[in-house]
Amino acid sequence: MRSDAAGRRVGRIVELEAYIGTSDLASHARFGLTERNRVMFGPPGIAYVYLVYGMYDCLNIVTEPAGRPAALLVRAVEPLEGVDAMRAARIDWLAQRRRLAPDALARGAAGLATAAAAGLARGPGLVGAAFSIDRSDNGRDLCDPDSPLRLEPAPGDEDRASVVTGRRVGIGYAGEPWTSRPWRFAIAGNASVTVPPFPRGADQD
DNA sequence: AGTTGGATGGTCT
DNA sequence: GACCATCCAACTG
Repeated sequence: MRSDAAGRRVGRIVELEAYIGTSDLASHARFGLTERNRVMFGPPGIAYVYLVYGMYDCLNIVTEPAGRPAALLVRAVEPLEGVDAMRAARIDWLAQRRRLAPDALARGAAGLATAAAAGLARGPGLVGAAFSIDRSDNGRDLCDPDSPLRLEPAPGDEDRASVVTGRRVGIGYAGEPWTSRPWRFAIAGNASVTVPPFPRGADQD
């Protein structure tokens, strides 16, 4: 959840990808400790936020004790509260783009005004935009109850059987066996899960 | 319904 | 200088 001047935004994480260790050639930790990936080598429960493709800030949750670089990329979130604030944040994100034509902004804003809530944070770049996450959140303690960006216990028990797995996206450069590792996890049938290409029919591949 | 290409700037041999 | 843990519009069939 995120609470700030834009209001209170709450969502349920419905899709994740795991990146584990320096031997995982898909991970940012594959080069060892660098300036960018430093928090991946730190304690768990901390936000690792990076910029991809010059445009999108993506949120990760560090998962292993200090010294073992590992993180979960938050790929999709189901909006629960503060949907209007999420729409506003998505529009704001568009507006921040430097070379975006005014008519493109107007069209984008109009589209978002009527867009289904389920899709507002469907995709790692969109999670960042909808929750106003950027690199200034890097290193934040997501387990601190006072943090403006934080994880909270799920209200109910998640049915383990509803979790499906698949291969990670956008990591072709890593090669095998990393491209085939079923380290992507999602809630089956949830409307906020990215599609395509997940899960493309089966629950493994 | 599937494919292609442009946006955009930080990070790393 | 090449390559991205992406997204969307604009094509093709």
